[in-house]
Amino acid sequence: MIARVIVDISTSDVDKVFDYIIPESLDLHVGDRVKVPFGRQKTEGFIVDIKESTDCSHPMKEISAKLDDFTPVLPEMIDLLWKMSRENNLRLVDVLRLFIPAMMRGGRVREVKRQFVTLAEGVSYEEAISKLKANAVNQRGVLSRLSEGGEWAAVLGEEFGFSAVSALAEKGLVKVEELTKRRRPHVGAMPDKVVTLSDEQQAAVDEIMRGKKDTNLLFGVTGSGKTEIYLACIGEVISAGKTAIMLVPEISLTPQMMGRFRARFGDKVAVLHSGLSDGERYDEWLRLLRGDAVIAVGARSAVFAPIKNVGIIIIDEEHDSSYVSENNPRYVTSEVAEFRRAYNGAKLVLGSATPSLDTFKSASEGKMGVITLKHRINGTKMPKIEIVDMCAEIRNGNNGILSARLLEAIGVTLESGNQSMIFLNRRGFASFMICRKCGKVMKCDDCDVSLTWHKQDNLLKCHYCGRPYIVPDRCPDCGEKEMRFGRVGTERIVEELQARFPSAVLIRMDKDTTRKKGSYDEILSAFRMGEADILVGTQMIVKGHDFPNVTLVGILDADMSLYYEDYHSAERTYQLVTQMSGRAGRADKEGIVILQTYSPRHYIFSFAKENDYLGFYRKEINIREVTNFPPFTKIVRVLVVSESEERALELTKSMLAKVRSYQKEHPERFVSVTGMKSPVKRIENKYRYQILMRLTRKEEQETLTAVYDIVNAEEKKNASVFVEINPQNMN
DNA sequence: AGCACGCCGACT
DNA sequence: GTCGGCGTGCTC
Repeated sequence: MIARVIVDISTSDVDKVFDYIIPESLDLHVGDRVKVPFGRQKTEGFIVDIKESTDCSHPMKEISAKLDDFTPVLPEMIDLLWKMSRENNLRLVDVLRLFIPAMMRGGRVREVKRQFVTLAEGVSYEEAISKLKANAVNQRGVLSRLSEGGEWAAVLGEEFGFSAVSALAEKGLVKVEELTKRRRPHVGAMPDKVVTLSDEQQAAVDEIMRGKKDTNLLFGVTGSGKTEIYLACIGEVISAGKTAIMLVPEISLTPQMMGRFRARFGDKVAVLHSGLSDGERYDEWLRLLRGDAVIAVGARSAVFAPIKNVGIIIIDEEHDSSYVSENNPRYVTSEVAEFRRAYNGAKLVLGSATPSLDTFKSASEGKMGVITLKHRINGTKMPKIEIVDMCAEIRNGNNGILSARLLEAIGVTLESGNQSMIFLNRRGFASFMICRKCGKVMKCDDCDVSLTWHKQDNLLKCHYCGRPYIVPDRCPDCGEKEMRFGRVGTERIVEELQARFPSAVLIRMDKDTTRKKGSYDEILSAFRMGEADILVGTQMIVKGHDFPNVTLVGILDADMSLYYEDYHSAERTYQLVTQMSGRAGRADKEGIVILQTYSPRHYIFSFAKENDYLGFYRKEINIREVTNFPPFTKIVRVLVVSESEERALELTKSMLAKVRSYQKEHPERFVSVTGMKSPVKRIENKYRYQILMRLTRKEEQETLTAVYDIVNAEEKKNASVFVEINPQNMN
């Protein structure tokens, strides 16, 4: 028999299938990892197919060994492999590597052997105790612990001292053996609240499990009890003998979600996320593969969980950008989820209070069902959102970052003994230019996106068409001289607040203060425990935490992301404001959100204020349609990077010509193709050129494949080329 | 990724 | 004369 093998070397010239002879002595299956001779070395590889004969003219070698005592890649995942490599233009190995834990590669798997202590055979507790001296307190302690069953030597040593354990071992009273220890990420299980689902929740569960559509958007505000619905659906699925995948944006941020799952499903749950050590991740993964755990909870990579017979896949906070992997291998979690749903005949649930436009559009076209949750579960009111016009603030002589209204509200909150969260929005690192008086933002005449200031050549440039503009010395609308490129730090806010409220305790949370592992959780739990009055932070304070005593949320520079040179801006800002607002207020305390902006009349804020997602959606989707942006088009960016400018230019030109000639053949598939117009930028001493195109949704996969073919065919010496779909940033 | 083959500069 | 630089090519 012949095995078709993909070798575990990530280079494009080796990224193909190689044929090997399966020796009689080996029992091999599709999906097994093997050791194979390759050139003059040996490499690891994956069997992706087994067949009778080969059309390979090359003399074949034999597979040398089987690497694991299980089959790590399921048949389903082999199908997914072909699809992903084709549609996303990924290397086969790179896709396969997504399917298995990093630890398995390179023969690094080793089970951790730990010493496990029990009472020696035939020795009873009483008997052992009687042989000890009266003052051997620690040894007595050890024995009393062992009378309840065995314990890890490390645990006993910690509590009673290692000498006590070894002394007992020497006397032959206890037995020490080497056992493999399962690394289990410790997650504090919360007591499982026995909850009766509300009528609305029960109806949602029924619709998901037994409704007309296999895919549903679960559309409900923060606090509408989505987690209970997830738990109930998963409960049904596993009692039917199937498995489940629960995806959350970043699980290390949502220990309470994990706690709920552990409480409800105990050992049947496995966690997979970036916060785990390699060993922990491997163990959890293996529990799933072996069927010891049937529910995979985790961040986006958990969508590849090695489980058969998937009954339901849930993507919570579906709109979150972490579901689209930015760097290679690039994939879209929901596309993978849809593949697995179809393969298994499973259910797919997308949950969000602020669905992505893409998802909501599909839903309104009937491609998936929509289940709307109208009520917050414990009757909590939505917080009151106040919009503060920062331009007026300047006109009134306040040049600071904090408005008078916000300062007043912070004061009131402090007095009442509640907590405040101040969120500094600095997404959109690249600075846009804004008039401090009238709020005018410099925009591109052709593209209706805000311009980005380029420090090196002091120009404003459009990141979509590349058109440069001279930096105006005064506002073109009102003539004000004070224009600014926005950017403030959390430090400065903390300083200002501390000066203003000397007795208040402040915590700052941003990249600088969370560099250490674990500091993230430390800060948040300290704040939750009430150890500080005010939490000032960036992006990272937004996501899914319950802070019972927060009644005030301040959002500074809410328009920072609004004018980021990106068509996503409005969508992102709406999601952000809504999510941040969800942090304020509880059942008994009404929350206030104070939102500072230079463009108070932007449509986004009125919709956010009224919590009117639908209104926002209608407005925004309309804009996307008339401006030809996603989801009506697909933006494809071909980025060429090279140390030599000539080389980058040459490559770009060559590919551009080919794309253009393809465009001539299929004009209906393109909205636009703009090449090399984009500004020449140098990053890390490398020149960057790009081809930007917008594809209509007609035959888009075919067009995309054609673009990939053009890129792949190109000789790429001394340069690298990246293809990005709907890129999140365009640096 | 490795590892060999291959064709031009400074060394005992 | 040889040792060795790393450019390019191949691996079932």
